[in-house]
Amino acid sequence: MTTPAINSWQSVQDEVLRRIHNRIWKPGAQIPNETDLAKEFNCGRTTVNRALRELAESGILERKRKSGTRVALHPVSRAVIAVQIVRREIEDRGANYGYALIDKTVDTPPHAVTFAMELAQAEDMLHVRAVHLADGVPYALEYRWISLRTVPQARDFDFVRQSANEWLLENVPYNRATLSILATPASPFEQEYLAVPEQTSILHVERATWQETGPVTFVTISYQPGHRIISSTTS
Amino acid sequence: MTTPAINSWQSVQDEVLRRIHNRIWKPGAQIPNETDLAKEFNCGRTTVNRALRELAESGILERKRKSGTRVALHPVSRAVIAVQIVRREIEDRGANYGYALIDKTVDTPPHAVTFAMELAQAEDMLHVRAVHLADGVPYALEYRWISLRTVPQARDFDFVRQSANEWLLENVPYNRATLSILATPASPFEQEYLAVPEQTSILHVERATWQETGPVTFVTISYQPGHRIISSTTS
DNA sequence: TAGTGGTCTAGACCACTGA
DNA sequence: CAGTGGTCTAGACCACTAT
Repeated sequence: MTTPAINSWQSVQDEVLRRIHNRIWKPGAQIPNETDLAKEFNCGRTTVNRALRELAESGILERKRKSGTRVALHPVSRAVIAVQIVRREIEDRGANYGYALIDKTVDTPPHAVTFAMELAQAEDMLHVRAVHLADGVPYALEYRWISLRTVPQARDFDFVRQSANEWLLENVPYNRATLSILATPASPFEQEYLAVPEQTSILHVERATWQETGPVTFVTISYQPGHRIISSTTS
Repeated sequence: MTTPAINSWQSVQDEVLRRIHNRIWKPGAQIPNETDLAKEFNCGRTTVNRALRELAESGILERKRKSGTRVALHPVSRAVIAVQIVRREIEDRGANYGYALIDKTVDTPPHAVTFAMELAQAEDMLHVRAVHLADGVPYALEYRWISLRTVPQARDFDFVRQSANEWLLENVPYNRATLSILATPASPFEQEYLAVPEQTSILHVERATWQETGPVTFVTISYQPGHRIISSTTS
């Protein structure tokens, strides 16, 4: 029996996970403190700390000062979704990316958008609608509002060659973001530009971003029917 | 002007983020190496390392040995979704949790399920359907298959008092998991037990888990129309 | 080969919190 | 008050990789 040597934070993590999976340490049970584990594994406490800290961040362990570390009873596992520009998403699938601006206007956003951007009062914003194509076929729709107060320079950009999606990411930093995933029947706009029949079920990703000075943008990306958001789960 | 002192890894991270947001360090540009930053901030290199490592993990920085650290051009932001048992989800909303088993059978799963569980051959599994209620109203449906080869003890559990969702988490560890989010029109099963009309758009979360010895379970949770999955975005 | 990040260590002090 | 995790430091060595 050859046990792999424990000398890196990853091997400590592996050993801890092995003990949890093999129920040597059962859900809800307390595990030894960092100092003792460091002695047992013959490594520094810092190394043990890093291994356990990551497991606590991913919800497998619960840690409290003084009372110690326990195996979580109802682990909240954290699924991680990579949010990137639509062009990359399409290119990562091995398809040719295409983009077409539908329209660009200045208008008053609907109440739901004002609310999502955490504004007390409606104000005129830049409204951009566009379609992203994979191998010439509509892949996703972009329905976007951009705050002209926070991003006045957006008014002069035409969004014909480059999507608002990319232009904003490259040119306008943000501090804080929210993301929300939901399903709705296809709106007339989606029926037309995604070329789908009435009552089709559409997956949406809504995203809003802010700077210190105020809201930057609110966008809904609507995907073709059948689209899946796939996550890599930690540990 | 009182600048907050920089003496913790968090304050280093804040300062780095400030410089990125204020475009002192522009997208694509290289930033000083850890040693220099440690000197500038008058702290240890370990502290700088931790601050930068986390930013790299969240996709804001790109790091390579020898060539150094750059501000990411197209940051892939990582949205984190907390996946927890449905009971907790409902209780966190301040509602009363209710649960009802619909049926429990042994059957051959459809091909899509066999495929999602990465099995070459179909084999009989335990099939459980149940509804989770919030304040007495259907909140989500659970459509689950459990491998009797990997989890033989599931056959004897009745899932009447405790949902398979909770029982599995407390009693059957797993190694690896996948998660997938999609939208479909309501199936007849969903129409009946969620009490929604035909053609309603339903948000699904599909999840499969594995042990060393084989697949554990495959489950689809179907939510009431209007349900949102909300994410906290890192940084 | 040399520069950069990745990690480990021992020791120290602090912050929180249960008894 | 005392036990535990949280963090910082200085120094060291290693791993990767651009040149």
